[in-house]
Amino acid sequence: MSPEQQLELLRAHCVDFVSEEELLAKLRTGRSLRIKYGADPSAPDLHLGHTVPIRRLRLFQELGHTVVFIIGDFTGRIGDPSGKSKTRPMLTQEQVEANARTYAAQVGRLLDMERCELHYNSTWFETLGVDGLLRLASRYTVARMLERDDFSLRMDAQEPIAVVELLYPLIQAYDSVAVRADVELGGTDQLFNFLVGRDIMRAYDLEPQVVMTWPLLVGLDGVEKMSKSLGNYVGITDPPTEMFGKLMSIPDNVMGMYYQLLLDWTPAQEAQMRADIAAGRAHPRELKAQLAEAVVGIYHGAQAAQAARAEFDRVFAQHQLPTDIPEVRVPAEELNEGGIWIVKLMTMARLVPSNSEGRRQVRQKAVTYDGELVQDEMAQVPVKGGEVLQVGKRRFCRVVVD
RNA sequence: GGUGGGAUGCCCGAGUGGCUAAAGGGGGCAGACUGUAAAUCUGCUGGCUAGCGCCUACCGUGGUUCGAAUCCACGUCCCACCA
Repeated sequence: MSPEQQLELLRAHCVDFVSEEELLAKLRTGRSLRIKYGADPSAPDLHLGHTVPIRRLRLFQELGHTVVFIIGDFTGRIGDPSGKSKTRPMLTQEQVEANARTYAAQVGRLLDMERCELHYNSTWFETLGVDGLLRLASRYTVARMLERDDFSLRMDAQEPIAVVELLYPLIQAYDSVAVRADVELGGTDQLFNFLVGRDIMRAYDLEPQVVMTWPLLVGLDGVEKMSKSLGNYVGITDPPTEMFGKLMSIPDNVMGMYYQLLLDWTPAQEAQMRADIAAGRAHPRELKAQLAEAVVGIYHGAQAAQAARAEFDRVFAQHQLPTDIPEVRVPAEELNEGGIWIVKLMTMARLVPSNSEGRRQVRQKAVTYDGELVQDEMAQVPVKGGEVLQVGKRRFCRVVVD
């Protein structure tokens, strides 16, 4: 494929691109480019937000380039700033290693590991030494570092900034030096760090990397970026039904973004969809279900995706019981004349965290037992085995006598 | 190094001696409604308890007081300005 054609494919949905000309020049050399992606091992589980740049990596691979996947184990050990502008705890060696393994395994679902170099940045930082680090730090100024949005906001908000956090972009930049990156890509929140990478590479007499960023996928709440700590995420290892349900809960107005970033729809397709909805030619619910089915299909296969959709309809549209219900085992000695306190049953099944919460749920008419609404928080319910206990719309379990 | 400000429930934030399990907002949960776990409206939102009630809680440790999130002392941490 010609360099121009490659460029055209690669820049889809790209936000920051420094610069197209430089990438084109690199592509024209005809060699396999080294595409750097840095991963933070403090949160090992990948969610759909991560997959946006990772899918771009995959595209680079398909065009014959090499992914250089760096696990920031060294960085993880010294702690680092998170998107929420809070200092993360430093991780132990063991935690970092365990997380790194998880990461590598999950990435394997999306990338061609044959065309992927996996590196741990401790490899080069352990030998760099204090003098090497100081030399690195001497090539950048505090004023420029504080230009970063995250830092200036925190200064204004009177929040603490640890000195290591100022070092963090430098360390990430040095990764680019160590692996001789041609391109670094990631979310738009990384733009500053990537640009520091360019400066540092120049300082080490290397050709600066090309920088590309993509939008951060918004989370299930439709407002904040998708993140595990905000609890608004869809993990790529989530079971199909859970994935489907979570995707069905996104607000209508972010569907377009999901279609574009997760399924590579063009802006034109997305605009068409909006027009169809506005004109009443298409139903948002149906489009969302298609989105959910397609995304689940990527990670679990088409068959599982179909099943997840059917299950969702059964439970939420037709209000029937899900096919798989967890069981709660009730030891026979807990029974009092063949019955048990409803609240106790709920806590045993771990459908609620405390008795108080259980009582609250009963008062709120959220609890049904064997199909009947439980009205009295002190109710004793008969247990023969096989009854279904339901709390709210989504929490079920089947009672089994042990 | 000096001066001043601050630390409250999951988060933000009000509260300056009893009426405070502690306003308000966010988040979460539930109910109604619906096109879904969307949107909207309403309610609930520390634990134990049949119930009276009890326990735990406002950075930490002591103290003052009949009584302290609120006052005092010391400590820890954070911020700002000055140097």
